Amino acid sequence: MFDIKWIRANAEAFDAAVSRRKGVSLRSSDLLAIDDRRRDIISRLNEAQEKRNALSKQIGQAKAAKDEARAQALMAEVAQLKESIPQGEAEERAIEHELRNALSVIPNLVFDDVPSGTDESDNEEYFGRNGSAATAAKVRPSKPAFTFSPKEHYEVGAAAGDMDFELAAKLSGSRFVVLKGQVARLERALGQFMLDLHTTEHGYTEVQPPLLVKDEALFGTNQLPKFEEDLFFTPHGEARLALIPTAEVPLTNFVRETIVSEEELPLRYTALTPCFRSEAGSAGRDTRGMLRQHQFNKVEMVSITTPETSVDEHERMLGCAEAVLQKLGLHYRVMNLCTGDIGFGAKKTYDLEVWLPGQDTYREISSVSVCGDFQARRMDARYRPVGEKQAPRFVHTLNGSGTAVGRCLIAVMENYQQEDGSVLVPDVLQSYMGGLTSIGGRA
RNA sequence: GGAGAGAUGGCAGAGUGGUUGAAUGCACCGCACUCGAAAUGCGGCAUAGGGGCAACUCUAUCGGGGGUUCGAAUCCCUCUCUCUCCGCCA
Repeated sequence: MFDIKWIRANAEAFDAAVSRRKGVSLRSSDLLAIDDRRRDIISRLNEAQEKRNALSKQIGQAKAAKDEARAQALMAEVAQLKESIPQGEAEERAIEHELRNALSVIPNLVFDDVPSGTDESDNEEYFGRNGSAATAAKVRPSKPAFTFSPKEHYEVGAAAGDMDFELAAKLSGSRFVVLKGQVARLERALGQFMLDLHTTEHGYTEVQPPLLVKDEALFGTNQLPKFEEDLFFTPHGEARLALIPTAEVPLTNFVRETIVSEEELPLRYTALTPCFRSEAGSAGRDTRGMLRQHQFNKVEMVSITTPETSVDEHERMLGCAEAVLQKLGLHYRVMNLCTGDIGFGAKKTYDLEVWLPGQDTYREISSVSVCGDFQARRMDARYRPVGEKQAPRFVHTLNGSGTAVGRCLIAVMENYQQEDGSVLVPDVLQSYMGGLTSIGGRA
C-alpha cells in the first residue's frame, strides 16, 4: 500500500509507474484531491480541539480557585463547540476510510527490469543475474528422453485407482482428488523432502501455522479487499475466517503490527500446508487431472528482510526453489513475469515452470516474489535499525513456493513414467518411500 | 460454554475525572568525576499528523471501537486478547 505523502512528492513517477500496470485507472490527482480534503478537515478539527482544550484548562483552574461564576461563563463559551467537534471527528473518520480504500486497491509498482506486457506470452526467460544461459544449462536437468509417447499424469498406469477424481467428485465435487496408496505416499514424500531441504540447507524455520485466518491478515498480504472471490470463507461467530489460499498469509503476518530488531533479520519461515482456492474465474481451465484444484499442498517460503537486502534475498529464494527441482532431476525454466502477469503485491516475480512431457509443455510449479515494503505498510511491520537511535523502518517481505507439492507430483509422474505404466522414484525421495525405487509396476 | 481478573512508554510498575504524555525503578544515550572502568551525580530518552528556516508550537494516542463530560488513562457500553477456576473435548 502506498503512502500518500510519497505520492504527493513523487506524483509524476507514481503516474508513470502505475500506468505500466493493467486495470488501474486511479491517478495521483484523484488521490491527492482526497488527501486535500482530508487535510482541510483535520486542520479545522484541530483548531476546534485546541480551543476546547484551552478553555477546559481554564475551567479547571477556575474551579480550583473556587471561582464558580467564571467557570460557568467558560463552560457556556465552550458549549458552542459541542456540535462541531464530534462532527469533525466523524468527517475525519470518513475521509480516512475513503483514502485508505482508494490506496488499498492500487497494485505495487514493479522494478525497472520487469518486462512490459499484457499476458504470459510476454514473460521473459531468466538465466540468472549474470544472464548466462550456459551456466543455467549446467545446473538445470535436461528433458527426459522417451522411447514411447509419454502420457499425462492421470493417464499413467501408476495413477490408475490411486489418483481418484470420481471418488473425490462424489465427496466434494469437481477440482478435488483423492490420492491413495503409493501415489499418496509419493505426494507425502515430496512434501517431506522439500521441507527438510529448506530447513536443513536453506536456513528456514519450519512452521505449522493456522489454516484459518482473519480478514486483517488477508488484508496484509493483499488478498483483501480486491481478491475476496478467490477465497473460501467459513462463518465464525459474528465474523468469518478464511481458509488460507497460501501459507504466505499466516507466515508473512507473523510480523504484522510488530517492530523487530534488525539483528533478528532476516526472518525465514517455511511451511507445508494445504491451500484452498475457489478458482473463481478459471471455469473450464485445466479441468482434467490435478493441475488446478480447490485444495492442494504447497511448501511455502517467506523471508522478512531489510530494504537493503531484499533484492539479493529474492535471487537467493529463487535458488532455494530451483534446488528442489534440481535435486529431483526435473527440467524447468525460470520466467521473469511481465507487468501484465505479475501479482498485485509484487515488485518482481520469478515463476519456475517445470517440464511436463505428457502435456508437452512447461507449467508453473513455483512463484517467487519480492514485495518491497508494500505488504509491510499494509501490516505495519517494521524493524528497529541497530546503531544510533533511529526511527523504525518498514521491513521488506518476500514469498515463494518451494514448491507446489501437487504439481510436483504431476511432474514426477510424467517425467519418470515408464512404458509399462510404472513410475521411477527419484533418488532423493527413495529414503522417504521406504527404499522403493518405483511405484505402480505390475507386480 | 459458565464465573472472575486483567491489558499503561523498550521492560517492570504507579496512577479512579482537571494544567498527566503520564510518578518511580530498570535498560538505553549524553555530560561530569576517573589514567580507564565501576560506582555516583546531572541531563536526555514514545509514536503519528499539522504549522514554522529554526527555537518551537498545535492535535491525536495509556489494547481496539463507541459513549458520558467543559474536561477521560481514570466513568459507561462493546470488541479483541491474556490469566485463573469450572464444564466439555482431540
